[in-house]
Amino acid sequence: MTDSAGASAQSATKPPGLRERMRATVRKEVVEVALRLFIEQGFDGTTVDQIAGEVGLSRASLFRYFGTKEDMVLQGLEETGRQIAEAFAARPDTERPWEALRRAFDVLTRTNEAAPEQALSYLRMLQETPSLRARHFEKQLSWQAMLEPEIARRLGVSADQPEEVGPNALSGAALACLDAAATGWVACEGAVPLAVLLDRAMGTLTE
Amino acid sequence: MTDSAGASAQSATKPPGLRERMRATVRKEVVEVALRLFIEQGFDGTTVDQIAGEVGLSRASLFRYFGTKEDMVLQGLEETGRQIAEAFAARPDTERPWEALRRAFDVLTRTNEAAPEQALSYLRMLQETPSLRARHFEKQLSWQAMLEPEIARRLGVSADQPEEVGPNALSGAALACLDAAATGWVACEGAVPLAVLLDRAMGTLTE
DNA sequence: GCGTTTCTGAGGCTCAGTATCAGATTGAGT
DNA sequence: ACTCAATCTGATACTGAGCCTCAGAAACGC
Repeated sequence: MTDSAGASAQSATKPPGLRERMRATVRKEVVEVALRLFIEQGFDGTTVDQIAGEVGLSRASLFRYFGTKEDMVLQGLEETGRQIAEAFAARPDTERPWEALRRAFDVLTRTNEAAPEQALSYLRMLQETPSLRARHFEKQLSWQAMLEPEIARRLGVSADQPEEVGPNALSGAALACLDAAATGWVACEGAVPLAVLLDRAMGTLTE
Repeated sequence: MTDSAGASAQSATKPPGLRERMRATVRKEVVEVALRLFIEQGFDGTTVDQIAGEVGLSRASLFRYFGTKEDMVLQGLEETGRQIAEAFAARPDTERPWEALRRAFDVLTRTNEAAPEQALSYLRMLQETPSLRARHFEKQLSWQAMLEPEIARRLGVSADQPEEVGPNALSGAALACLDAAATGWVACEGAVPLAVLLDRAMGTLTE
């Protein structure tokens, strides 16, 4: 910290907060440790104290970073949701919403096919652990909320209108297809590419 | 069984067990009490001890009837799922799967429109309580499992085949539409009939 | 009736999650 | 450089859900 004067230029360009970086670093390490332990010993077989001890943090502080145990491996999904929503909004207006959604999901297929074995063990843990699966659906609900405004725009209906169920239905159905594809992908151990399964799943709805 | 000879008809029709009826009665009362307390004080504001005390049961015994606190108001959904699956299987083969699913859901629209205010407060509680909402999705997953065999049959594909994502996608999408309709129904306080919202939701997918 | 099985209540236990409090660290103002 | 306010941390204690064990009481089969 004594070199803060000499590196003021550096610290000014990058870090709006010096403290913030420490937080980000800790967060990242917690996710790493938690992910490893969960896969090794199972989610329920791992206690929060164990994670805290391994990271070198008190349990109380750990809960200041992550509100729940599940969030330690699920919070990253919110960023993923944002990416999907962004990719969706970037699709041309000439595409039908369903097609645009399919293309937006390529954000996921690319990521998962990039590191298949890692993605498979992660998804397997998600599907095999009831509490994680439940929270996972919660996250997908937030994905729906992120997608709906753009869907409503493309459908030409106003959002925030209770009886306009179209955007909600469309986003929910698309995510259901995504889940179906992910389930199939895990079930066949990644033998069939995720993108193909997603094509089949979403294709079933349009026939 | 000693009277099986004389009253075999009676014992076979009504009481397979005398003890069983007590269990069913207790279960029913627990559901009643839990539902009332949850709506009055909120789900998180009600403790299991409180329910146990009001029913006149120990906490341990209560957990022998219901595995979790959520199950006390969610277990009934499994029976509902069976009814939907049954109604779905009863639809003529001439109907497309999507249409047949829509008709099967009328089991729900009828039930909910029969006692709207009760259904509304129940659904509102379900949507406003994170832990209940999460478990609710779990139940819907079991609905999917119940629907998939018949969907697979109608689609002419074999179930239990990992890469056959069609049935899973179709059932998931349909249930997503059901959720969208239910959400909208609660949001507009039941102003628009549930069946209408469901028509709109599922119609969005077929265009 | 009598043995067997099942159910019950009581008590203790683990673990997730929350609240409080005192001490340490950082960042801003001067 | 010094100080003050805000934030972060660890320690501790607490609530509540869920699990397990054990001894007694009920119901079932004979």
